[in-house]
Amino acid sequence: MNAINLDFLNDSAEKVAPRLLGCILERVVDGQVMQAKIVEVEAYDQHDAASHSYRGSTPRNATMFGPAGHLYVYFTYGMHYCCNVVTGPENDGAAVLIRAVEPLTGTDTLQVYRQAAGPNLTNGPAKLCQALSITMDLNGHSLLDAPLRLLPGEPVSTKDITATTRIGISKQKDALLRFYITGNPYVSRQ
DNA sequence: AGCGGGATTTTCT
DNA sequence: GAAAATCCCGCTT
Repeated sequence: MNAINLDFLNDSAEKVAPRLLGCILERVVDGQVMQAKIVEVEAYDQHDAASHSYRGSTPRNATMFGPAGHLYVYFTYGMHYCCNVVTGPENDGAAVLIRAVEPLTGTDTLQVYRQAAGPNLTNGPAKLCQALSITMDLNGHSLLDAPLRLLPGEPVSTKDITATTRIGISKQKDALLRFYITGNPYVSRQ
């Protein structure tokens, strides 16, 4: 039993987001295994003016309207990729943005794709996609399958989770939909 | 430590 | 035409 049971993703993004903290992303490229713990996330859904899904399904955000447990990858600012875990009932247009991870194994492989050391390797949504070699060809990929899987991790106590406002948006600025593991050095901003 | 510009795609006005 | 779920570099305090 390696694969995680992804049933817990079939709930609203706001509820799923804190539950993803502590879970592990396993990425395999050219036989090299990389594992990283999720330490920071943000929730988005269709009723949120800051969400890509706010104005309905488009070719770009179609994955958000697909089944939970798939990966929504988007390209932004002309040079960066960011990845989300799709949540909620199908057609809900909800997802959780992975904002930061902590490398556990295969750090040398991460550094093949992103030349940086310490927290700077994976402490931002575009940084971790670069380090894990995540691009558009993984858009719509199921996290139950290789080469990118979601695995169970050490449970994170709710008292170690901080809920705060999201980063880099101009609408719905006050919503407390960003969650991180308090004190973790890989969090992009405490 | 903090501000500002550049890179350059998808989407909406 | 402009803004966007970002990051990096160079310049100024």
